[in-house]
Amino acid sequence: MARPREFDEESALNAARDQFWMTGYAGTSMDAIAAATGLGKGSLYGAFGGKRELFHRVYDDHCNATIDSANRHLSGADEQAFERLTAYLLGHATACAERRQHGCLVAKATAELAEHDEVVSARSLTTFENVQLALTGNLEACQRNGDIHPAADAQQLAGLLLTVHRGIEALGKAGTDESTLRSITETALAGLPRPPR
Amino acid sequence: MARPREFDEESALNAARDQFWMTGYAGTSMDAIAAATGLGKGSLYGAFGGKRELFHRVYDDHCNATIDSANRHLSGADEQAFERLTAYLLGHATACAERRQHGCLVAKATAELAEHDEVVSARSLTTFENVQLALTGNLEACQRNGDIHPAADAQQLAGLLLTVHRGIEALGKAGTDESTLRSITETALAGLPRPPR
DNA sequence: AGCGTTCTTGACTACATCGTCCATAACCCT
DNA sequence: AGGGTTATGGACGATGTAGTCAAGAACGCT
Repeated sequence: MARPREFDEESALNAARDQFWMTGYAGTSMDAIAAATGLGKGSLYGAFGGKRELFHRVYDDHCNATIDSANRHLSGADEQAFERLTAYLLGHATACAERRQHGCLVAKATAELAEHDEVVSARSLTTFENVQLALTGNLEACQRNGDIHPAADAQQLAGLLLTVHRGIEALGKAGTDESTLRSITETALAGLPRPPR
Repeated sequence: MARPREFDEESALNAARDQFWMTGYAGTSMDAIAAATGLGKGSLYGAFGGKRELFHRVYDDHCNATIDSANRHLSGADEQAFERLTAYLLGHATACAERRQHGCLVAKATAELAEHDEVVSARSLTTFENVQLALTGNLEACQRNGDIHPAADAQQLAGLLLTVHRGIEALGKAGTDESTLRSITETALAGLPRPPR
């Protein structure tokens, strides 16, 4: 019927995402994306529309991946729930430090665009809400397993942990070193209400 | 001896800062800054150098103002130290929500530029360190006044509160509502170790 | 008042950038 | 095999952008 695509859509989107991730929305030119993906501009515009639409597509995919990752890391048997929580948060602290300022795309895009782009701010908000939900589920599992005080409000605590998570991200971008980020995370975990014994 | 400046340097810098604050570094053109300040481009370049140098100047001033503000809000008599702490953090939560996504310039600049601009990342880091110092001083005052457990590590707790502060900023930019931001802040404050009685 | 010095204004250059368009290529169905 | 249809690549136009420059304006010192 017609000529098929030559390029792989997913890897093109990944290349575009990495470019936006590195140089931001305003700082990334469509020529740079064309170079990064290897596509001609005709193909780029034909397949994805303009710059804004391409970014929205890329951002949507990335937000979903972020939510999936949180769910994957935080869900499982109650017995290891607390262990998964600490691994998730400490892993993030280490990752923030290791990537040395090449932080999270959600944070970067939100900071740059949320103010002006309703689509981005809405997507960021639901991403945070979903990560918080994953944390809430995990904390409830911790409560069932006796690692967290049963009377504590899991949703409140999840909100706090999400906030710490985003704060670690922000500090990491400024260059705070790994041991500091980890010890802040540990302080946050140590502040969680333990069950009476 | 020579013709004096017609414009007020400080208000020009403020106008430039607001422009960068609104549209980011890459998203702000020198023409936009010329329009915002009312200066011709010749004056702009003559007085401040290029775009990057202007931004560094603006950013430096803003970081100092941020540090000063933290010190002003957090220092004072031991008796009201805890009160000042809660006012500082809750005030920030409210401000984040009220400004509706027009967040903090330090966060925005760090997210956009820290990765590529050594000067910005260094300035961001020292800003965070100084705010943490102000928080540490406040927490030590709280300890002297018996509001915080005397054996607690004030610096660790200050690191956590700074992280929460930055996290609230990030969540606020995505559009999280005021009551949520405030209750997260209250949860963080409630998790501070209280003195034995 | 006259002069040297600095400031101001905005036209100008050189290049970057978004998006379009079209000639050509590749494929599928009949 | 041929034709209809869609993809490709890159030239192109219009506008945006960083930074320069020169002609003139405003001041203070003598």
